[in-house]
Amino acid sequence: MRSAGMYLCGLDAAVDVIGGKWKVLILWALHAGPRRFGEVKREIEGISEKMLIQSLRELEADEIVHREVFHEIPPKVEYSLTPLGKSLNTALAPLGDWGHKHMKRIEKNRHVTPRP
Amino acid sequence: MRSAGMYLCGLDAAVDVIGGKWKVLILWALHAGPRRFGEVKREIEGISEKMLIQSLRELEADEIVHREVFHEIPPKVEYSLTPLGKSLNTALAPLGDWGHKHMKRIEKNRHVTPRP
DNA sequence: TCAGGTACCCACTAAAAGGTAAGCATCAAG
DNA sequence: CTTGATGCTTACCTTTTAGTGGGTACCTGA
Repeated sequence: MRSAGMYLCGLDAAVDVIGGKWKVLILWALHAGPRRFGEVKREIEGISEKMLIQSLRELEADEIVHREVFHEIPPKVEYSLTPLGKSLNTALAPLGDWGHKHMKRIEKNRHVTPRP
Repeated sequence: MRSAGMYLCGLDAAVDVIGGKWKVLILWALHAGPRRFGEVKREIEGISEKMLIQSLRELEADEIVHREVFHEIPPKVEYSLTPLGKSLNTALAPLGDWGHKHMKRIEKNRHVTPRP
């Protein structure tokens, strides 16, 4: 996050919202509809509970994600995209396509080794 | 950068390429055509030479930016977008628009104070 | 001779981001 | 009466990223 100072352009602001290791994956997971905390966790391989809750809270503060608590036992909390979140996902679609198309090349350039 | 492991989706890969504090600003600066090192530096308020060269090198490794050296005195080096870089910029356009449209809201939610 | 511009490189440090592992309150099932 | 599931929270530590301040080699103009 840019600590103090206005954004230099819209892209700058957008990357500040979706930046970090997990946020786009969370957006992707919520794309198809509301999900519970545990569901999102299981969908995103490798994320820790700490990072998940932290990212969700930041996205909530940015009005991208809506959090709804159901007072039940066992506890149930649902996360979903707000209208702003949906518009963000739409704006991200071309970037997702680009990444998908060039993923192999990116991985090669980074010498990324495949998962064991 | 994702250290070891395949990307989980295209967005993931794309954010890995444009992530960090400065890269989208550099892409933006190169949008209108080739720029010299010093020109880019002057266009991006607040960037240090270290971060600029580091980001440029990474973008070059990702085949987003092309680096051309002119053997002159004083030295001259031009940076420009490769075709891949241009396609990335195109894919980023909707995100830039989104950010531009919601910049005020994002800043407010972050309590970002204006530059002095 | 001396500052200024060019495009960097290097070492060190500070700050941010991320990972690990534990604990909590509640109830149900075994 | 222990285990598991739920959705967190907290403390601590490591890794990654970014910033600072110096140096280089070359030529130009004052």
